[in-house]
Amino acid sequence: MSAADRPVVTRFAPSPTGYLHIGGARTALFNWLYARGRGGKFLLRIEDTDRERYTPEATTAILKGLTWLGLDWDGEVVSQFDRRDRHAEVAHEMLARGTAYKCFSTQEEIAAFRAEAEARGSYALFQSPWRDADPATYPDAPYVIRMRAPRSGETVIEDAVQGTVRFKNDQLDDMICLRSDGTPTYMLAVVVDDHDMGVTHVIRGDDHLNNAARQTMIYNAMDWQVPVWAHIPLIHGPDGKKLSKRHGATGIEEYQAMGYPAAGMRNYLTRLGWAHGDAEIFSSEEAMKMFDLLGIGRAPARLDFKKLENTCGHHISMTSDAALLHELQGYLAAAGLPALSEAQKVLLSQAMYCVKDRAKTFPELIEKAQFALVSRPIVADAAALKALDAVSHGILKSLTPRLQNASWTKAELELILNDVAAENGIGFGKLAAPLRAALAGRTVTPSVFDMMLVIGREETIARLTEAAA
RNA sequence: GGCCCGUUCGUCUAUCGGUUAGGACAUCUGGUUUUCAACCAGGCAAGAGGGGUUCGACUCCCCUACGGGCUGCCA
Repeated sequence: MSAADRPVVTRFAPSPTGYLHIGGARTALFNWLYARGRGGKFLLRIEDTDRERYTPEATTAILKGLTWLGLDWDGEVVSQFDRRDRHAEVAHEMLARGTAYKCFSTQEEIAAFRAEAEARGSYALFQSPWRDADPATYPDAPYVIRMRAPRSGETVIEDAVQGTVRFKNDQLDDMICLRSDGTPTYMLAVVVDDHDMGVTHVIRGDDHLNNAARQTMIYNAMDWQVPVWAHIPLIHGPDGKKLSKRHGATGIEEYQAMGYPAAGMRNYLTRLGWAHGDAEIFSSEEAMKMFDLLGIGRAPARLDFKKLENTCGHHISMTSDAALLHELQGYLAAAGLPALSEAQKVLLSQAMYCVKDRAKTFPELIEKAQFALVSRPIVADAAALKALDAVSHGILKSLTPRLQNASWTKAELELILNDVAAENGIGFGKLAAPLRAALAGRTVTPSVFDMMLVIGREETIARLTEAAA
């Protein structure tokens, strides 16, 4: 049974660098989608073998990022560092099998070898003199365990995204599996962990494509089943260059702080470098059904904030009012903004229906809902001030008594306002401007009827009266 | 230097030898409207370059250019 036929197990294996990179987030998303869409498992492993760089906070940041994105993993988070004994055990088993050997060459010797090769203008791979040495000649000195890699023939990778990729074995050296201090190298640790965790599909950045060949050698050395490889292209910045700090937001938490909804983020990231016909806007459930490895593109994709915003706009209008209110509070916290008061929560949920169709991000949503959140006195901006001239003062004054006894429905309000406009010989548009100014202190707002409905009769009359004074 | 990967509208992409090269975002024009957003109609816009193979190439092969990755006792 090949790896492709086993129940799907995918994994995301970031190294803890301090935050969840947007590219890593997409890799995690692809793994999650693939597993979830097939009733499989999605595992999480932290590649924390480099103790010099490791901090617990870095792991926390990754978990937080994944959680925010809604990517839930199965089982406990695996620490690669915690499994170092097992890695060493496998290295020694390779030794016993003869697929690895002890190498006593010092780092100085290796450096000298490279320097010499470079001086000759060549770039020869290091060839350990200990590969075929007689154990009787072993010195009493520290050693590393190296893979006894085949020197002829080729190693073939069947990649679900990149196709068949062939590597000449003489291009691959005897990689170190266990360091002289007994700790595993990345190359060994990944293979051992993926095997032990039962990973069937390795979906990761294509910066690992070359590594797949070396890792295949380790699988073979242990007679383990090679997983299905899927090396996906990295994400680039808007200028086509590798995404880096200078492009702005690289960490997923920055996107949360900018107010993008997680569902929109998932949708956008899924479509970035993957396609399924003309499907553009979809839920994660739909994405799980559609997602496959064949739809992944082979070229690096660029981040496009306009499209991100557009996608997020669709999702905000698709989300329920309650869910939006909840997620919006998470945004406020992430952005370091003051939390909503209980009264504001009520007002916001009442206003939600008329603002969510016109917002692409949470800050925009709040901005559009300002009319409901502010309290009197309403401060008018320059444009609003202009709309509130002497003539409109009079109209506003004549309007308030008629609102006093009106039934507070859109239909009746519409009737009254159109009436008033007609009486004053102006179009409704001309009346709407000062109404907006009085009600919201600005001229760009949701519909005047919606605003009146949301804030209620008393508040409406109070604001109109205040503005006309 | 060696090895490996990539290259369709400005951007994300569809096409899996035969299409007026399709969709989405962006942009432009018009319409609708109560401002904005939304919405509707329409426009602009693409196969890196050069060789092959083929009756026929965006699609298959080779070369070049450009971009990226690996080449660590980093991951």
